Amino acid sequence: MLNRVILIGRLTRDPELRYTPNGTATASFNLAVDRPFGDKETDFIPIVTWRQTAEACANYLRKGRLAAVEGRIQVRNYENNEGNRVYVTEVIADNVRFLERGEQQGGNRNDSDPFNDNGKPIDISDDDLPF
Amino acid sequence: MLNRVILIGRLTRDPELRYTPNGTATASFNLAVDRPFGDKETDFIPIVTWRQTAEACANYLRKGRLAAVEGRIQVRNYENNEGNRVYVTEVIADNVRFLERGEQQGGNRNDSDPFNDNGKPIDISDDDLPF
Amino acid sequence: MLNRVILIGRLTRDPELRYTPNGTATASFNLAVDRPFGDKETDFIPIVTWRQTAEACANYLRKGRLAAVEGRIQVRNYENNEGNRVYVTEVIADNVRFLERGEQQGGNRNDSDPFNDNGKPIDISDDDLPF
Amino acid sequence: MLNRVILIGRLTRDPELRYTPNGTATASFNLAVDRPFGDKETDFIPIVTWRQTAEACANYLRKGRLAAVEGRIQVRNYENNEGNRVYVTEVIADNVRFLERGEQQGGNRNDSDPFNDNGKPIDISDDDLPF
DNA sequence: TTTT
DNA sequence: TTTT
Repeated sequence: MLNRVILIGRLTRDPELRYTPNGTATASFNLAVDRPFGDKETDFIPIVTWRQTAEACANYLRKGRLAAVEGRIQVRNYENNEGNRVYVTEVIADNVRFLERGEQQGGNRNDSDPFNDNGKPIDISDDDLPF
Repeated sequence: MLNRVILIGRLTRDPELRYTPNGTATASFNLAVDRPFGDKETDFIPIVTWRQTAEACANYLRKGRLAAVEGRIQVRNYENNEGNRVYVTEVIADNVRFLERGEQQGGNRNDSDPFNDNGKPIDISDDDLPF
Repeated sequence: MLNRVILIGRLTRDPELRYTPNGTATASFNLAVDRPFGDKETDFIPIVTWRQTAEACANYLRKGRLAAVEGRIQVRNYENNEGNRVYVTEVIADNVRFLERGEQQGGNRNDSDPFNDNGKPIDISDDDLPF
Repeated sequence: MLNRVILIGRLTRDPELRYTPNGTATASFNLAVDRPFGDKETDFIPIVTWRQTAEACANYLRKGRLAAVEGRIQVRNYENNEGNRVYVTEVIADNVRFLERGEQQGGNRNDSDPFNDNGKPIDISDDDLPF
């Protein structure tokens, strides 16, 4: 009935950008969020974004960068190869804030952008998408 | 760095109250949270509470009851019997609001309380607790 | 950059529904939110909603009813008649949840609806709206 | 009953640190939070913190610095000199995250710290405190 | 000006 | 009275 999440943390990898067959962009990444204690523990929380937000994340976020994410918790489940039910919990983000600038270390930003190498859009089947 | 969740939904079962060997109370339940669309889908989100909050949940919450939960997302993982890593995502609640009164339908409340039958505290090992 | 508020409380009066000259609906009400202490204090927080949310609030919310409100804090200011600057803080709600049903006490609901008497839409000037 | 606010924005000035007669620290500052539209508008939201959080804010936050604030909305009111009731809305923060490092531009940080000049603790009366 |  |  109401489902709201706000997280601030750092990306554990570059965002992974994909497209559904009908051309909808989606980006996924994990956010490392330190627990508010002295115990140095961290939660790694999977984030999924769609459309313009997905493309902005792919363009402006990189591994290690600090970001704020606003969204809702979504739980889906499926049966794996061993016949066990597996539960997947993700935060579907509708608002992502980039809290750190890119390095801007001279030269053409796109040339030094590691995303050019491994960030090529991958077509995925709609069947993979439980939304 | 910041990790905040607010949910409103209904309990899918009575809360399960347990105690660690050193006497700390913990209560667990699932919250059914309808998605904000016309598609009639629902997320079932596991909630864990501790101490006074746990005992208050065991006393005042029942299956079907509406509650508001405030807390943080926690992700833990372990290796299962088949040697696969299993991820468990829960909301650790530090604040729970009871949004509906108990029925109060005359007679002794405890007599008509289903929790009397199955809500007996169960001792659990600290080893089971990843906190 | 990020501005999110979630409140649960009770309406101190029926919502006030108005329309801008170009026909946009807006509803306003105060939410009484008890502080989380034993001191019995309460914050009275002004809520403003727009469009379909405004009309739904006018239709389904009444004085005393429990509601959850999601939105953002907005601060506007103007100069009053004495030449002092006055600051007005409101929560602009984009999501309102009705946590209690109407009484449904037999008979035609609309006939027993106090809103029929005092809830008539009032035309207001766009100049009054600082949004 | 539930009252939660999360903000990300920039300080419009250095925090103002004060102490109550019994020695409790409190820090106040305004947070400039841009609205999520193209209209370039900004809300200036007053923040109040207490105790260790207050002292940490005084030590680590400065004008222009980006911060995340978690807390609750509080509305107090008093009668001013003209006999009008004045409403003051503030966010009482229980959690503040510093999202930008200090400059660290060589030399002793405290020497270049403008707070040394104007940040001296000021004693205030408990009567001024409506908490 | 305030709600249960 | 406002920040980048």
